Amino acid sequence: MSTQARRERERAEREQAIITAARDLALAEGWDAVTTRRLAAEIEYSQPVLYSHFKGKDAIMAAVAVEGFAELATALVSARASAPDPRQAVADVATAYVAFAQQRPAIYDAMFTLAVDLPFASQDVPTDLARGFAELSETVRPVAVDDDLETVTETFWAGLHGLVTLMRSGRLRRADHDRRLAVLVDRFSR
Amino acid sequence: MSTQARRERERAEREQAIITAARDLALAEGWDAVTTRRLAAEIEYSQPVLYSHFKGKDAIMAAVAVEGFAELATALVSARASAPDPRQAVADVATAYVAFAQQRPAIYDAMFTLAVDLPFASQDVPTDLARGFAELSETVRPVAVDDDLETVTETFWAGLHGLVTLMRSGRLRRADHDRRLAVLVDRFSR
DNA sequence: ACAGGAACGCTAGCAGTGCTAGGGTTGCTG
DNA sequence: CAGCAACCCTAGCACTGCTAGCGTTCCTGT
Repeated sequence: MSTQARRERERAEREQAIITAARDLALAEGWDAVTTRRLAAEIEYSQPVLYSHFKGKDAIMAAVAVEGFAELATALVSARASAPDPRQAVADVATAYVAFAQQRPAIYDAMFTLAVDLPFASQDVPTDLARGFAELSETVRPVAVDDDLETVTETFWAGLHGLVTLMRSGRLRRADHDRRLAVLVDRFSR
Repeated sequence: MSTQARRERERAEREQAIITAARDLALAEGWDAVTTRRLAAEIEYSQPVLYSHFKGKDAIMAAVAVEGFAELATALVSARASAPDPRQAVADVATAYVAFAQQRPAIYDAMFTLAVDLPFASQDVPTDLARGFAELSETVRPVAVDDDLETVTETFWAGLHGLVTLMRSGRLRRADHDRRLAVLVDRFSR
């Protein structure tokens, strides 16, 4: 009974170690550097151990993405909470969103670019993703009275996501980043 | 002299065959299905021939992307030209952009999601990419009097790109696609 | 017309990928 | 303490992008 509890705990710790190793490696050297062999070496176990925790490499990336959704949601909540007024909240939340994506590009990729269908198969992703979306929604609510809230939120979100991804692929002039963000915020908070 | 001309022509034809094969295969089965071996089989040559035309698989994808930029630019030009008035032009160009991305998802990926840095190293990509961007710019110009034109264009483009990519990864409700597009157009053509 | 040479495309193979089958070794259980 | 079950590792598969080296073919200059 007690030994079984310890085993389960150790197993959970090892699973977390895998996720953390994948996350750190991806942040440091990009997802291409995250191979199952390197991951196994990092946690000091053999490759097949990974597959006793996750269905495959995609599932590991999905797990990293799940953590990312939670982090993003928290960042958005904090940004809105500390904003002086609803209009400024839109700008602050937008800045927080973009900052998250720029500081953790690999994780943002796992969340939105890669691992397309896996997250939605899982159960807890919708929770944290919904938390983030809800926060965006509440931020936009005061300034989007005429249009449907969910639709406006989705469109605003798409604007942020587009700025982030086009920036990252070098399609936009790096210097004018703040001005573009200001334009987006302005168009959605008039 | 003549035989050399024929050889160069045949070589150019084979190069185009590689690009076309990659494009068709990517459209039909996605980029994962585009392997150098399958590509070689498709053009009825051996693998190493590919490397006498392109530096690697990435370069082949980049070549497909280049064709994509030209197509997209043409589609946008046509959409704007047939619009009755400047305000409707914004909506029509936006629709054309999204339609292009949805009808050729693999090519859109090659243009914007994958092959991050390669296109900009080449010479002719900026040309066709700039054509498309200029068309977007001219479309937005009449309705963006107060803000800096290039900044507004980039931001509008980011909105379109975000809608396309989030849609494709299943993050947005498929049904409300037109409403989101309408919101975006409205916010940028007031 | 013919020998010499160079361009050309093939076969075979390398290092690395994600993933899996099978067997031992370990450590818990009755 | 014997027996069993859980566990994890070694070895290997099929596949990837890419390359070295050879053999053939075809054009060239005499």
